[in-house]
Amino acid sequence: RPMIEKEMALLSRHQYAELARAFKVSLRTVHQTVTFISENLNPFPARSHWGDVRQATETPPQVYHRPDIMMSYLNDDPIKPLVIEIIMPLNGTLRVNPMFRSAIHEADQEKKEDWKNDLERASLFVKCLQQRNHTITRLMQRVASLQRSFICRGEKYLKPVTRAQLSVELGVHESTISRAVANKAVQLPNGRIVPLAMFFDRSLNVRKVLKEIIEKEGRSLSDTEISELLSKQGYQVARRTVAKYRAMEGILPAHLRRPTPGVG
DNA sequence: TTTTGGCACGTTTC
DNA sequence: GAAACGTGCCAAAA
Repeated sequence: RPMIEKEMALLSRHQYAELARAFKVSLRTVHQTVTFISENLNPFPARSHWGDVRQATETPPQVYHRPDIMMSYLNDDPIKPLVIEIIMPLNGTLRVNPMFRSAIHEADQEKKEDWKNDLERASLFVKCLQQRNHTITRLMQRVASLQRSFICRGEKYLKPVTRAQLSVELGVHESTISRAVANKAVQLPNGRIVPLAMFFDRSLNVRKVLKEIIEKEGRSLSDTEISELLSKQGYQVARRTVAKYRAMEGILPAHLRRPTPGVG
């Protein structure tokens, strides 16, 4: 596809007529090419510009490292109970070596003070760590309970929950939740590994329904029509917002969505 | 004329 | 205080 090498600028501005002229091909060919690009290559992540695609071959996204938390069904049984496991860098219980305690008594007077001091700091450190784990555990239990249907039945059922909301429920400061949620990944029972932040996505459920509508559409629907269909299903979103969600999902505008048959 | 995307503003969330 | 989000307005494309 030498087409891509050049005229990237035109492509990113959607000036397809220009493109067609530049390459002396039909408009339809251009559209097919564009469709091909959007479906087989991987333009998405950016919100508004799907400009610099260049090499869609590199795929750093979706692939997530080791999860920090694992969720699974008890006994792999898809019925109710949901097990949460917090994965820690070092496993096992951390505590202050009790030998130190006894050692203090045998030390001479001068060192006794220092050691006592150190011991206190060590204990405090361990305590903080325990509390942190406790917070994360409580957080995850609440999340699992709130979002059970999302975990079991898919993105469509994600409830929009904010960090602030959880912070009052758990009685901790807002920033505590923010930090706990940031940069962590969760493995779902299906094996999918997703960022913990996904549980707090405000619009993921609507975007999922939007995708379903577009997949099932008989003819290409305009954003306005999609907006109306969403309303009927109980999701009230402005037409402008539909357009933004489309862009987020890397879905092309209506007029170049339909013609898909093989592109040579 | 209809459909879509850019900009920017008010609000919510971080 | 800063960033993200939803939306209205208007102009560019088709």
